[in-house]
Amino acid sequence: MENELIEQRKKKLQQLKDIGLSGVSLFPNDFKPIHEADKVLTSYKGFSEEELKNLSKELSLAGRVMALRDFGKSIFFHIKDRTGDIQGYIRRDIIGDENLKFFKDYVDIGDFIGIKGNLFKTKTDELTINVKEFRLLTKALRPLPEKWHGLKDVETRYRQRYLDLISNPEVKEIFFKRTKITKLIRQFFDERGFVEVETPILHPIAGGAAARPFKTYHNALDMELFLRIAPELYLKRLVIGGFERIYEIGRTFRNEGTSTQHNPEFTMIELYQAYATYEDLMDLIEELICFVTETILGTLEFKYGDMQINMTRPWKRINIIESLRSVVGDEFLESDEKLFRKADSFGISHKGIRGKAIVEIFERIVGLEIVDPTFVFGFPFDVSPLARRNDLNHAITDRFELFIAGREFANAFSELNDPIDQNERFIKQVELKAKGEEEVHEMDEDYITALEHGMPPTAGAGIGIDRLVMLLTNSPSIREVIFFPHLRPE
RNA sequence: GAGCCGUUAGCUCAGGCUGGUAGAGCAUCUGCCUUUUAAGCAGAGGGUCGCAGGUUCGAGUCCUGCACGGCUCACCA
Repeated sequence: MENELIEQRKKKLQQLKDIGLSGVSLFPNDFKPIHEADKVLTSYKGFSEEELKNLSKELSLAGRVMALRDFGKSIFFHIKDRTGDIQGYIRRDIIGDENLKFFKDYVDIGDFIGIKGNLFKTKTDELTINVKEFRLLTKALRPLPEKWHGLKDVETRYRQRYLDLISNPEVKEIFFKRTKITKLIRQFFDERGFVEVETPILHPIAGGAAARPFKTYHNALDMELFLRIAPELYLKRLVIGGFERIYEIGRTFRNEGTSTQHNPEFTMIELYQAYATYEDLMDLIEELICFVTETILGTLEFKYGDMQINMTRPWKRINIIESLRSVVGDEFLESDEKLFRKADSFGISHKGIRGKAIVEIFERIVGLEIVDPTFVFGFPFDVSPLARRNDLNHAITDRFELFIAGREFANAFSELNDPIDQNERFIKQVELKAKGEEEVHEMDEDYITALEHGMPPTAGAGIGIDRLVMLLTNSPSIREVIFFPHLRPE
């Protein structure tokens, strides 16, 4: 048996049916609101009582009832539409005895109603609709969370996000900002001649990154498929096809644990620009993120948690090896044994890969301490199988990552466009896999064939959108910027 | 996967250390109230205290296991 509150509301719905407003639906859809709460409030903000009285215009709004204050012969209430909240006022001498009784008997907090009436100002100067007509549009059978404290329980907030959105206005703001951010990113690249494209999410080979994929199956083709772990290799095929400036914003899937910074499906943008180098992309990304930040926040200096972030350009650019030398000395770089011993002391699973040990040590010692945006370059060759080798130093690649607030936000490099080199690097990855290394890049012969047709010199980057949204909305967890984060079933 | 914390009414929370059969505010219901806005006043109903065991005469409280969630760590972006 459901609880009393639901029973009561179901009973009201049944009674409405029994009243038998013949031919009238209990869930009507023919009420068309003409006005919006927020617009009404701003347009008539400065009007005096007298001026409002002289307006002959009748307003028509619809929304969810958020609060009710019953005075016997009159009722105050608030409704919420997509733009905001507005107060309504119902009095017996205007609406009549029967209508007032109907409202009292059948309209509950949480229901949707449509109202028509004129504006007036209350004693406390609140613009209010003096209701002449109202209609019950949708009866809610379950009560809303508490009006004052809102909904706090994190689990309920995520599982029933609609309740979170109804009762916690700041949550809605975060998601409005999220939309705005992706729009700004699109605007930025569109203005620079980039073309937005869509590439497959179902991949026969999960390439473009080293991560465990989700597996799925195509019945008609009788084949195993993977949800993409990166769009990279398809986007580069498009560069080969002549799309010299492209980007894709979309969902990517990695079969790994969740945390405050990881969701199994997340959104990133990948972009590719022919005839550019990774250094050009540093400038571009700097410009992009400053543009987005300034438009969203109106400033380049802001707080994220306890951290004060300053995005003023130019951003710092540091070399991984050099930054480690200056912090821990260069002793550990003398030999593999010393390097691996150092990595072991941090509990790093380097699996005997030099580059991996170096990068992981960097992230723990230097990366975590980075606050203001910093480009980190000099990525070792052996952990960058898709990146172009540096012309002067063959141990590293022309690759960088962007760190802000101790986290990685972007990964970019000059693309490897030598098909023979790429083939050898894939073969090395396959050898690593044979040795038991799980997260390696897969061999993709079709991609090699594409490269053999010639890819212009190109640089590409990937930027985590969720993390950017976290940063710009001061959200401590990725779950706060994803409507429905993954949780275990109840 | 490991450690720590949490789970009590529809919602927000007390109670738990020191065991004696569950409380507040909001919401709901009844009555009064025609400018309130966390409306007010008077009254009422509402709980397998996350689940399963154990200890005990007696468990919301103590113990064990499990589930779900949060945080930290590990892996990753």
